[in-house]
Amino acid sequence: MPGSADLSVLERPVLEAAPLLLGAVLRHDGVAVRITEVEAYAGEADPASHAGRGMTPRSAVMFGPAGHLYVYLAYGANFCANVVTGPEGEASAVLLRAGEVIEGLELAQARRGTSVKRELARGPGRLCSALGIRLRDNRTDLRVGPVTLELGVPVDPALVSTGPRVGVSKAADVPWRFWLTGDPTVSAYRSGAKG
DNA sequence: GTAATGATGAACT
DNA sequence: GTTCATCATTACG
Repeated sequence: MPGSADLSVLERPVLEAAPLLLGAVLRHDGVAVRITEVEAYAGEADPASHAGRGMTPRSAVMFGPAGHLYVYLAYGANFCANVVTGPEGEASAVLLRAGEVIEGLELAQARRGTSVKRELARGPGRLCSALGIRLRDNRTDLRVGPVTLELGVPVDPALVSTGPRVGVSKAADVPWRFWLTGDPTVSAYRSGAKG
């Protein structure tokens, strides 16, 4: 049955689900992006996660079923999109950090104000900007839309690199960032360490 | 009610 | 390499 999105694979533990999102296609409002970089946020036990201090109105969606979208506003100006993973009750999610625009190129260029293709979705805020994802898209069921996710054939693990997460000041040592090795759309690393 | 804090991006030296 | 705009969310009174 084509078109009937099966996201049940995302119910597995977040560190297994995260690399499966590499190569997946996220669509919204005329633009499609192939995901090239993600980060795992592993539930209430992860101090860097928004769910790390228990359930709040904002983090509640992370406690829900897999395959939903979690959108938040970072630093007052940039939206970031996550895919909720794991079984219901486990507050894990995968941050979509970067991707390559594969459809709706002109629309994405207009939204981003640049024509440099590899910069269109290079970074979580830019990715949301290119796709037109906003706070109102929080909690979207990715099987239904308006934001949708299509999982393809899992990429070869040999093509995937791992490393520490970007911009986090806690649990900065765990290699829970996954990206396609050598892909030009992968964002730059920035340490979250304070001093 | 007030204040501190960022899972960033853009601009600048 | 560094600085800073900007506001939803959270913690606290």
